[in-house]
Amino acid sequence: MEKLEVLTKEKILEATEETLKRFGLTKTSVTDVANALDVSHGSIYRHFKSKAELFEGATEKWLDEKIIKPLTDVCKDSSMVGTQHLKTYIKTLIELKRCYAREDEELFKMYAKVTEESADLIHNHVSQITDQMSEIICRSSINVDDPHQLARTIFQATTRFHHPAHAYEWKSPTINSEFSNVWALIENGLS
Amino acid sequence: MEKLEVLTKEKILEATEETLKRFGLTKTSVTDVANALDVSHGSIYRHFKSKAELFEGATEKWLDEKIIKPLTDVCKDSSMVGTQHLKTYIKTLIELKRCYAREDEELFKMYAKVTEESADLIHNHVSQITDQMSEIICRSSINVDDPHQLARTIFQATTRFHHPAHAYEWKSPTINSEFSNVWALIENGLS
DNA sequence: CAAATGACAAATATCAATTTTTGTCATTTG
DNA sequence: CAAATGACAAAAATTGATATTTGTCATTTG
Repeated sequence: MEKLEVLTKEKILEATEETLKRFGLTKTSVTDVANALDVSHGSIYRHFKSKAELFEGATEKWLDEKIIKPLTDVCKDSSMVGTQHLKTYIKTLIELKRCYAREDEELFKMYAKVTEESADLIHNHVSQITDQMSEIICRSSINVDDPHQLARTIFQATTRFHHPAHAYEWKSPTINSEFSNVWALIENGLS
Repeated sequence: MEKLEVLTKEKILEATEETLKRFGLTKTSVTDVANALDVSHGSIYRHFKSKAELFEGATEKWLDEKIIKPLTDVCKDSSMVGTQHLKTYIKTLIELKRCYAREDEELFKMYAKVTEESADLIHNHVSQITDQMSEIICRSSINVDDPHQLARTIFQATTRFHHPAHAYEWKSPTINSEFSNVWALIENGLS
């Protein structure tokens, strides 16, 4: 049997996710999360210094598990090379965001909210992605001065397809062909 | 002397702009606009069938005067050719949006709100821009199957720099160099 | 008779009273 | 003594009563 009695950040974050799914982003209070754990809400503040920080923690965990982990697999995948690998990486990023916007609505809303409010956390998330893109670029035969800058530039040129502010546009039936066109233009520019 | 007594759409839209600047987006009511014109608010509804339509009308006028008109001048400017002309066009678009986000805050807020709510109007605005881009592409030596599709693709790849949802990012000191990088990538892809 | 009015109902917004939530911290518990 | 509690003040959200705004339309006006 695990030590059920010790309250950890991880347990609080899990309870936060559950509570968000149950009550929704706007209806979830720190007290609700504490109730789900059968502790006083004061105990939460021993681990997170504000509600904002708690939600940032939950977003960080969510982004790590749902977005970064699968992307790391794509990054490590040695069966692909060059622009093909890079395209698959970006396409996976876009499809993951689109998938969770539909299928994990409340947690996606939390992520969208944190994106507007916590520049630091999102900057870090973007860095993780552009670092991996940069790695793929380095392993490729793409000739470029600054692989990391190229990664950031490609990330920015595809903003419409992965930034949560554009989630409402992802329902369009032409979205895939629009990405194809943007990618074709970028890929042309890489040679 | 003009016929001061006839109430026209144009006069209502002018009063709407003034009232928006005076009271701000959230504090402007149809009644306020009617008061500014010394008419009953019922008269407004003879010309616009709802407040939403009134604000859409005001946005259309604002976009036309502040964005489309100057862009038309750039489009017609025959002193430039090819990708240089196209770059100047997009750069002007981006600079105009950035300028009005700063200097015409309340009307820009109205435009941002309408962007979220009236897909039709924005679709039309985007079409005007991509039509002009397409014209520039046609006049250039760029070799391409479908100039209009290329225009849309370039427009989408630069979303981060002209879509109002990203206005908060335009304050960054690196925004110009970021656009330069994206443009360089696109331009490379055009050859 | 075309244009504007103003009375009206329904939908929204506002305000102040009340409740809940957030965040702190002195005290308690194991 | 480390971890959790629960009492507390301050901030924020909710509620319900009131006022404003939106939208309609029968009537008035020029």
